[in-house]
Amino acid sequence: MAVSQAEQFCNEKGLRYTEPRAAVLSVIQKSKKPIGAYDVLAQLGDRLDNPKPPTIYRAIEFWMGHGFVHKIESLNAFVACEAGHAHKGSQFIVCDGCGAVEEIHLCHLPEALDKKITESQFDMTRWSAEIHGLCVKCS
Amino acid sequence: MAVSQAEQFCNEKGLRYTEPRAAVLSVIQKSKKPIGAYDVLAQLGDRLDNPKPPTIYRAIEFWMGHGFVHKIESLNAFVACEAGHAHKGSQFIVCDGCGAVEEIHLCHLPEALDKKITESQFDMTRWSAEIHGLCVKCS
DNA sequence: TTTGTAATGTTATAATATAACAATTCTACT
DNA sequence: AGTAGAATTGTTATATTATAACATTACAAA
Ligand SMILES: [Zn+2]
Ligand SMILES: [Zn+2]
Ligand SMILES: [Zn+2]
Ligand SMILES: [Zn+2]
Repeated sequence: MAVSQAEQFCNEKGLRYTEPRAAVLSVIQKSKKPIGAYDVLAQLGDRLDNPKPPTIYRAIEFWMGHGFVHKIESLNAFVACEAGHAHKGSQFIVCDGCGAVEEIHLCHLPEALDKKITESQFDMTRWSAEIHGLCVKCS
Repeated sequence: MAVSQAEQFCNEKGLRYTEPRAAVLSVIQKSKKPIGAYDVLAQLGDRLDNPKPPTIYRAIEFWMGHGFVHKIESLNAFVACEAGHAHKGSQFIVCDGCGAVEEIHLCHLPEALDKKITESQFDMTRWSAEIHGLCVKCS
């Protein structure tokens, strides 16, 4: 198997692509839906030897910091980024019927929000939007 | 003391403005910052007799359902709505320095997001945006 | 090698949230 | 008033999510 985009990223940045990190990212990437930390843990049984929560949370934090994983706060669950580039924050459409999520990954804050930020002289580091409802299949 | 807006709302809608609900809302409204459920619990000691988590969570759910309280998902904390009317979802600017939050309560989804929703034929029920960074005082 | 740093392992516990069922309170109707 | 039904609350227990603290190991640079 070829070197993954994430592994290449680590090589280029001088970051360590370790087994726990690789395994955790792999599980999240393979999940078709947002996956909770403890479900990641459960699916790592084969690949790591009796992993514990801190192992998972550390790896998730690492990948989130580098834009490969996002947290969907309203679900306490994680997804692999679908965009090909790092971006500030995350935006998702979440179906409350089937659990499917679609990443929107807007590169810019919408004008209505940007206006408020500017008015407040707020120094934004990240932003997230989570849109809930029913997808076309579920409604 | 006059009848609060929330109490009046309940009277008009035929909903029960009970002591646990009143007390929980009061604590959240008085908090200057987002407050966690267990902090609400701690501050209820005087007014209710040895309240337990379900009491708090039920009251919070009630008020969230009627638009008087919002949850800030990225903080696992709750705030009283600052808008004078019910609205779909919530939007906040959150300072990671001092913890201050400002409610934006846009009535309409920004165009960039609305476009995606329409394209996906998604039936939206609510949306939230949480913008993190440093406020003008903290930066 | 040694030496410092980053990463991981391990144990324990903190923090957040809900399930399940019993008891109570309220409302509407006789 | 009495009573049935529904809503709300009380209570116990437990589920779920996340982190603190410290020991150990792996790595990279000198
Ligand atoms: Zn992304
Ligand atoms: Zn769906
Ligand atoms: Zn509001
Ligand atoms: Zn601030």
